[in-house]
Amino acid sequence: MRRRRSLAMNLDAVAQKAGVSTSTVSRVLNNLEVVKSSTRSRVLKAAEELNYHPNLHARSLARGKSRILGIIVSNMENPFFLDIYRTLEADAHARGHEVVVANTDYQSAQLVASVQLMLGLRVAGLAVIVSEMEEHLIQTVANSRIPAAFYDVGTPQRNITNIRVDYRKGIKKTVSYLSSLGHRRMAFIGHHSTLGPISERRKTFLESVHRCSPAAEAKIFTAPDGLDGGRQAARELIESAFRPTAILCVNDFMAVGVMRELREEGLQIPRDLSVTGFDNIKLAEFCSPPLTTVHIPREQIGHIIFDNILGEARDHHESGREIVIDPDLVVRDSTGPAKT
Amino acid sequence: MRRRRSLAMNLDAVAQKAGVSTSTVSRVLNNLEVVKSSTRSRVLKAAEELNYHPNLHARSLARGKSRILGIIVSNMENPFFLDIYRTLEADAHARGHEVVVANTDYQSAQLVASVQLMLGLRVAGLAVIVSEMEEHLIQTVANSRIPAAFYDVGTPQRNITNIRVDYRKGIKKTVSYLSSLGHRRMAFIGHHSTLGPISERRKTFLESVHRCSPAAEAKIFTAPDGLDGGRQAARELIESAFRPTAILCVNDFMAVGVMRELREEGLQIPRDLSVTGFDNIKLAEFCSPPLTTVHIPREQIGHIIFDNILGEARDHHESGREIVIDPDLVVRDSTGPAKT
DNA sequence: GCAAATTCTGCAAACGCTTGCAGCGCAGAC
DNA sequence: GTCTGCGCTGCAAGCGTTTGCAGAATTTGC
Repeated sequence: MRRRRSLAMNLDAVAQKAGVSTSTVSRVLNNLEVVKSSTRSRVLKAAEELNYHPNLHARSLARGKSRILGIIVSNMENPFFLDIYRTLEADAHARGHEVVVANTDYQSAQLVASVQLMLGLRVAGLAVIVSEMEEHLIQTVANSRIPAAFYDVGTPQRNITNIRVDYRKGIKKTVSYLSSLGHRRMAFIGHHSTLGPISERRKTFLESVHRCSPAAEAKIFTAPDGLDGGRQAARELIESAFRPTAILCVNDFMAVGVMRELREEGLQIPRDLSVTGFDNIKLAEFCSPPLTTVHIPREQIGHIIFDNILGEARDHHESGREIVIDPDLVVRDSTGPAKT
Repeated sequence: MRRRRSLAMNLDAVAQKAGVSTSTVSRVLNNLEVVKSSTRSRVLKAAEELNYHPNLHARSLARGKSRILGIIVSNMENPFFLDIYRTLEADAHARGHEVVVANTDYQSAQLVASVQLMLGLRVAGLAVIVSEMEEHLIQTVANSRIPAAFYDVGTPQRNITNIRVDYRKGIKKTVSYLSSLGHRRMAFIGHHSTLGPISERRKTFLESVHRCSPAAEAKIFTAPDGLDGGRQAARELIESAFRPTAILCVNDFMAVGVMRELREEGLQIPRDLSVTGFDNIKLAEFCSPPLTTVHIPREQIGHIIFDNILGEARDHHESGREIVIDPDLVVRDSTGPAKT
């Protein structure tokens, strides 16, 4: 069957031009040090002149594996993800891997598509950093036998490593710190992910408040993730009857939105109201006032993930394992004594 | 030559299990409506049970083309890029394309690698959003015949569309606005990209200042891109002998860093000092005080790029073209009359 | 100067998929 | 009963690489 000859250059063209076989060209391009150097340079010259770029699809097909690290995140916009992503990318490049990212935008259809894509690409390793994931999908990844790491979702098994942050502790530390400042009415602002870690944070929040001071009041507000969402939640809070002296936000990004709205309302932070975030993104340090938040070591998490799927840790233990991270409270200027 | 049989499922396995040929399986999976429905469901069942995922490398190899949209950006961290990226991604998904992003981190070696990757992947279209690019590399892309769009770099040619923002106008608008507020000593804070658009902004800045008020003083400071860089540049500025009444920043991100440092120094914005940004990222509206900046319509840019490489615009004119965007000044609260 | 050892190079199969073409089975027409 | 037509399915080539193996070219040893 004769198909139209692709315009794109291929090994044959280079081989012909250099007067050698495709195998030789292949060996030159893969730096196999068995080719005579005169041949070698002839081939390189030909490749150069023809503007040849190896077809990576053909290559990974022939090799039977790729050197691609797949990353799935639910919201690239959030610097939290971005930081993990950057570490991962740096590690990957350092070890000669390519990186492919897929963004799910919190939509489960997109998550399915992303997983399909990664499995279809036969990635060498997969990092999944999303806020929720159906058990079924997790199993799909597990069955694929591709070394994977999940952040805050699922449970460890054969090829899957799990990284969890102990939100409970983070929230507890925050609440007890606020408590010690005299706060007795606190609000929690979360976003619309109802499953997984987020809801854990909410639940823990309520428990912690009640434990620290049984008489304290607590209430939860919800809005979409992001700056706008934070603002919107603050709006709702202001319009509600609840008058907290402190607001805990599910992440720093939302906290910035919250502070913006409070400022607009003429409220001073922390004089009138304390605000805390979660994650300790760079911005937390740069906003006004600098945000008290819970530090999550994103670089460390990135390294751990890489090590467990493509790095050295992978070699030591074949079966997946769980790694729990213990976060710390970072006190800055957005929190102060409760207004009496 | 017998190679180790891959663990991964393939068409053959599914075909065997369903008792049909691989061609039939392929047709089912590609939704070619020629397969008898009883066969069809048998195949689907088999694929499901075997947890089969088509090998995308083999697929694009066989098809001779991919449906991948490649995107290269120099700094994912900057919301400016992120916004374009998101629009592009949405458009791509809407038309059934996959997306692959590569991040260059402002490093030219990474840029080369990214271009190699994209060409190797035989992407269907390529969007390049970086702050500088060697002519040689641009030619490589041009020679590849892959429909591409460059943002703010290079010149249009056969398969390449060019999108430019008229920085000159943006800067002029900003400077003349500040001038009208009485500012006569202005500083410009840029980052380390010395070529291309950035340096255009710097040059234009100097020209504009001198045109608006010939007696005015202008000075330029430089630091790495990002929040920290802004802060660092502000630090230098403060320590220098130059005492501007207004600071223009090359982008909003750096402006936020600048404002942070000024605040720390006890300076009030805009009472003591006016600050402007560039891009009008979301954050500009949420920082304190909200930032006066130049709006660049990133969604529009994203759509234009997509249309020109994979969308309808592509069909109309085969040769590349140049599109210039005219930015507008957005006045918020970070600017005010010059301190006398 | 010749055989043996050592480089180097080419052949051809395999990777997993798509797809033009041919062929099978079966319905209806004659 | 034969023929035509049609709906489905299978065959096999081809996409651009990699790579084990064997053979060609070159060097070495004596």
